[in-house]
Amino acid sequence: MAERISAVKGMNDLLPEQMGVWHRIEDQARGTLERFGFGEVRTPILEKTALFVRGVGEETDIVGKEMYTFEDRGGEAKAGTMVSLRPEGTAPAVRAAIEHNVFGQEPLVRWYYLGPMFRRERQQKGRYRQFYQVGAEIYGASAPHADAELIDAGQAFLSSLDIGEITLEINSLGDESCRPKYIEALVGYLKSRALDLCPECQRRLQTNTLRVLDCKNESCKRVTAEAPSVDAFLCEPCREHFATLLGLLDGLSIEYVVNPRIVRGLDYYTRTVFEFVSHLQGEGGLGSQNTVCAGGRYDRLVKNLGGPEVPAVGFAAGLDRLALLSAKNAWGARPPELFLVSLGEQARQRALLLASELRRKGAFVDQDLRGGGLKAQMRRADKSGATFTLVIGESELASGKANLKRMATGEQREVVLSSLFDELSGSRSTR
RNA sequence: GUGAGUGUAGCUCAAUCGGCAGAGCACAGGACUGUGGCUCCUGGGGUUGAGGGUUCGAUCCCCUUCACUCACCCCA
Repeated sequence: MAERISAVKGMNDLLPEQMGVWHRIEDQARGTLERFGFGEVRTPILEKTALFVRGVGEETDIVGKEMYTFEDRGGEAKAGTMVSLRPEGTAPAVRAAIEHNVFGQEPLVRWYYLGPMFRRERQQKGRYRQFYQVGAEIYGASAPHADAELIDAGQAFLSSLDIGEITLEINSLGDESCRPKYIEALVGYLKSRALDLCPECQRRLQTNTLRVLDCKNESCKRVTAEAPSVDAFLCEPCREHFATLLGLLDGLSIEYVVNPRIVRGLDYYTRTVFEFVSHLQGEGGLGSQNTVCAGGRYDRLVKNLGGPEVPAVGFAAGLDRLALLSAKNAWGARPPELFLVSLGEQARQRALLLASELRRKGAFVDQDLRGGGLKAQMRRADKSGATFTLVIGESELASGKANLKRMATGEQREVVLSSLFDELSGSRSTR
């Protein structure tokens, strides 16, 4: 046997028996988002690296060390451009909107995307190098009503999935006028307690101060528990935006927990940030990668990427994690209506023809293409979950009639082969 | 990138102190001439992840390596 070639590390195959769950999730995502007025955008999986460096932030882990980046082939002597497999969907969507001058034509735009993303991290439960996200974004509305509607859409999508309890945590990071002051105060405080911080956080103190708030180290948690909180530093417009948003969520009966420790990994967030988290553990749960959907407001991103000044809010949901939570739901493939069993070469050809005709009319028909004995084919029919089975042999070929057997009860009834489709649809409607 | 755990049949797992590699499920066939499920019988299936070492002898002990899983980290 030739040497086997395995899949690339961290990249998983999704086999047909899992797709029932995936299709269900994708259908719910599309259905929910389209009811909320979002239209789908599909962008390339490959983008110029510069898009993510500028859009997501050069200092972020995602861009700094997790992208699949390589040089596209240039011409003979010319060097190619650096390109990357997309690690997230927002920057490409914004790029596309700018490129097609969407903001020039529509003051308010609602887009969603769904597809694979790539990050070269060490894999773990719910974290893979190729993973799938569905994201929704509202461009053009700075009012907290946009944040509220977006969160409502996310909540509606998640609650359509039967994945156990999901809690919404929310926070405001402020904007360019107040966040710097907060960070300054935070750095000041953390420096005074630096000795109690883990080595990792002592380093973060300089590079990415907000992340210290996110640390799970017990000692760090004690320190940050008494740290100055963002809400004390929010400027008046930011404070009002946040307060109004919380009020709107109350009005929508969406439960939330204000969590001042929420920090997002992408640089572009301003004001609102939120996470939907699952606390299911163990079998059927998520382990430590338990954020199932997260997002926030990014009012400067469009401008940073060369577009007009357009405010935006968005979220992204991790489909792999939702699939993990849904795995217990047996959303299997649909069984066939009819399974054809044939005996002998003549009958086999007739069955092939019959199956083709019925399928073209819209029936779901299966058969055992390997042929074989009656018993084997019947077993196959049983296993397929088919509602009916029909055996075609010499006598049926001669008479043009056959017994249609209902598998659940074992009862049989003689039908004329030429009217088989009507027989099937008749019993379909009376079912 | 760091750490820990696990690798035995398609799947889930056994194998005593280092002593002939097994079971259940699944698959195939039969008991039952052209009617599935239940029961019983039979059968095919293995480089014990790979490579090396210790030993008369290694699934078992040691080293290396690879893969997977979980956690750190990071994030959806």
